[in-house]
Amino acid sequence: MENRLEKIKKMLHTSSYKLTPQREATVRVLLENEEDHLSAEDVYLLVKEKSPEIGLATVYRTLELLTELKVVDKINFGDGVSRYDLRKEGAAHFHHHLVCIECGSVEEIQEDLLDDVEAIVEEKWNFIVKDHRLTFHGICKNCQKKGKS
Amino acid sequence: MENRLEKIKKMLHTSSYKLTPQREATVRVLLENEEDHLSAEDVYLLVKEKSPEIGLATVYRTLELLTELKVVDKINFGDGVSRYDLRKEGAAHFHHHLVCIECGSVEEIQEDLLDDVEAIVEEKWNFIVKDHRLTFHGICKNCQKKGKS
DNA sequence: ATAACTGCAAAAACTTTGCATGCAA
DNA sequence: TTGCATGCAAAGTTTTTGCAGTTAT
Repeated sequence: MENRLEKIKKMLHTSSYKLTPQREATVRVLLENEEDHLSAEDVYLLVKEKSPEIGLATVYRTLELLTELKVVDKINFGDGVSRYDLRKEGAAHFHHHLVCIECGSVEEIQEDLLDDVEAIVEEKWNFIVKDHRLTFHGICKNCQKKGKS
Repeated sequence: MENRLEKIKKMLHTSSYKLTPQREATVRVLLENEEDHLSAEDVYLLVKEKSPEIGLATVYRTLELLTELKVVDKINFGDGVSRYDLRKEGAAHFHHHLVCIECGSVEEIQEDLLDDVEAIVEEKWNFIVKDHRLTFHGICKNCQKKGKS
């Protein structure tokens, strides 16, 4: 955890940005809630619990910065909000998501299932793939059980 | 074209909605610009050219309705706007997109490349896939040429 | 008549910006 | 000191909502 924070700090410095207390608090919230898919507002409220003086604009600016540095990915599941998802360590590509249309839960798939598909796209469409976004919409495990009862 | 309009009209009627002139004008714009990925505002401006009395709210309401009926898919490429994409006839699933990070162009892939991946997701994650969103980010054919020169 | 639909304007929701101030190298 | 970073409030965007009036059945 501290380890990842250090790495992010170095990445910031490399691009001549500083890890200010506000930025650190924001990153910590992201690390502590890695499983969730927090909106800017969510992050703001969580940061505020520990650092009440922080402003929403700073959170937005920090998240933008982290997106630029590819520390997080900005995603959109179709509700009007952007959500921010930490990149896993060493992940070359963005992970996939399973969004349940019943309960709204979001599960992550770390495994990269798209290698074959990307090869096809590169060859057949002459498109150099740099990254991807893949989300499945469907019924999650839990809701399947509920449906049966 | 008229054919597809008729089908959409029937779909509306089936759910006891009417194909009002405003809705028809909106659908026509979508049909005439099938290759593009229009935002609500884009659609509004195009509809306005032929039916100047229409209101933006009506366009939003129509697009929402069409989304509900799965006539169109609402997508978001990361700029702050929702875009609306007509479903191809008979397409079981939403098609894929290739977004160029250089020039911003968007190409469509009609072919469904995810059959294998979906089978894996259903089996390994116990998730019943109903639909998907797949977008590749990378360099398009044209920008590759430009880069070389 | 009645229920659905519309346009307009207002409101809401989300995000960005301007600016005076603060802080660190 | 110089330039980046912050908080606040204001402004900007995009989308939704309330409502009175209209239309089709």
